[in-house]
Amino acid sequence: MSWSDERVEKLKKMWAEGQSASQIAKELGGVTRNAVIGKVHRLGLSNRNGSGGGTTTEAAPKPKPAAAKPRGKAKPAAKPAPKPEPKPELAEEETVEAASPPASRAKAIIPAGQPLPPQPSANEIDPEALAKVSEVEKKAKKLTLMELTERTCKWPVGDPATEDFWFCGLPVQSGKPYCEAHVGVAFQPMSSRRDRKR
DNA sequence: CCCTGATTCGC
DNA sequence: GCGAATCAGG
Repeated sequence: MSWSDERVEKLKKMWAEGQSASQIAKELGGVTRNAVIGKVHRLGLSNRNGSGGGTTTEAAPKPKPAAAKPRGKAKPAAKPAPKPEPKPELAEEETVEAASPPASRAKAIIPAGQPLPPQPSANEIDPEALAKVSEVEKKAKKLTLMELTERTCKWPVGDPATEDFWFCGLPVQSGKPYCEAHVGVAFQPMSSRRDRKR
């Protein structure tokens, strides 16, 4: 697979959007995240500037490794990466979708034994965190219970007794059960609310 | 462990 | 130019 114009453009777009290299690679298909990163560098847009400090890679002083890497490794044939290219179309979602009124109130069909995390009761949670959550929920993958894996955000959204109930499903940050945004509202140290000074 | 981007260097 | 291997960090 080569870098056609379209693929490069998509790469640029996604990179500009702040998507991670691995996400871009998955989206494009047929390439690894390394390929994406390599291309990004070659295109000279390695630096994601714009607004807000990039939290990811800090501007680390890279003096000079000096020592050459022991690159005597035998390099076997590169993996062809057999990907059938599953390409789900991404619908453009710009405008805010009107919240559909929960007309139907089904009986509580809550799967028993589901550890529901403390829902943000709009209590004393950082407005910033809340904003981030609602922002993120638009992009949520809306997974069902069975689709959850160890690496998908298990934050439930909506009313379990309603049709529109799903799990966030975004990639979790680390070993945590939620994505970054949801971790933000889920694991708020008591100290931050009691003694919140800012 | 999972992830992220950055860099090197054989191809 | 490409990208796997590696590095470096969270």
